[in-house]
Amino acid sequence: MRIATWNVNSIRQREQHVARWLDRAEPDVLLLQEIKCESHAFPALAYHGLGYQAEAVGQKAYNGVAVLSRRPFVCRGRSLPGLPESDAQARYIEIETEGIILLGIYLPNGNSGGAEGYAYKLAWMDALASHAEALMAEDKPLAILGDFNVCPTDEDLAPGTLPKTDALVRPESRARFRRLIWAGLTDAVHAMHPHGPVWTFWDYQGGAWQRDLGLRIDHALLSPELAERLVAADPDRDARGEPQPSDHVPVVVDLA
DNA sequence: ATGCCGGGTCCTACCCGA
Repeated sequence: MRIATWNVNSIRQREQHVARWLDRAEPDVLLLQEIKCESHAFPALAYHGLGYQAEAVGQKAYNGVAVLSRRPFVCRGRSLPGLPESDAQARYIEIETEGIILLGIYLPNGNSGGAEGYAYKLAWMDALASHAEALMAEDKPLAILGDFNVCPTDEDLAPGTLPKTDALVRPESRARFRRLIWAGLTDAVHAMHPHGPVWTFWDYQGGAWQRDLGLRIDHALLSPELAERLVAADPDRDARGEPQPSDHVPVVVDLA
């Protein structure tokens, strides 16, 4: 079984990139982030011919997540439990397929909006960890994939790319990422590439791609049963070299 | 420490991303 995650930075700009990638990589499930459109505007029909059904959780202009799956699935949730009712940001989708619960997340960046913006990121991570712990207690196979907007350690960013104060590397962000690991989840890419470096994002600016100055912020976390089945976990760097690419590449996880 | 790039939108200057 092949599961993947990809922050596409606008599905309208990347509709054909995704179609080509599905055709090439043949994932069973692809979780998308930053579709940047409302749910009804997601181009589901463009992927039906390739055998994929879509479910989108969108909003105008910002954020937005979606699922493309060629296996039957049910949508279990369209917002992260534990956040205030007033929170309307489209950052979460939860499905079940083949007995596996899959969470697709677009975690807040945390650098905009000052102290309030960073507090929102941490609250979001607290709610995610609480929900993950509850799901783990049910003993069902669980995977959390998406753009976490966290470099878990200093090995997960090219030297000099971010200041120490950046929300992606601050201790509070990293502590909350570790809470997910302590809950029993395995960081799939790290498990397969413990000595790195491995990047999933390169900034559009400053020739970051050409200089290979990237970050590892897109992750796949697996519950123990799925971690036992892990055979490969890799970013698809080829996607970053295409014309008009997203600044993120797909992260692909293969399970036996 | 940043917004040079690249997306978005009350269409055009400004917000947001990492």
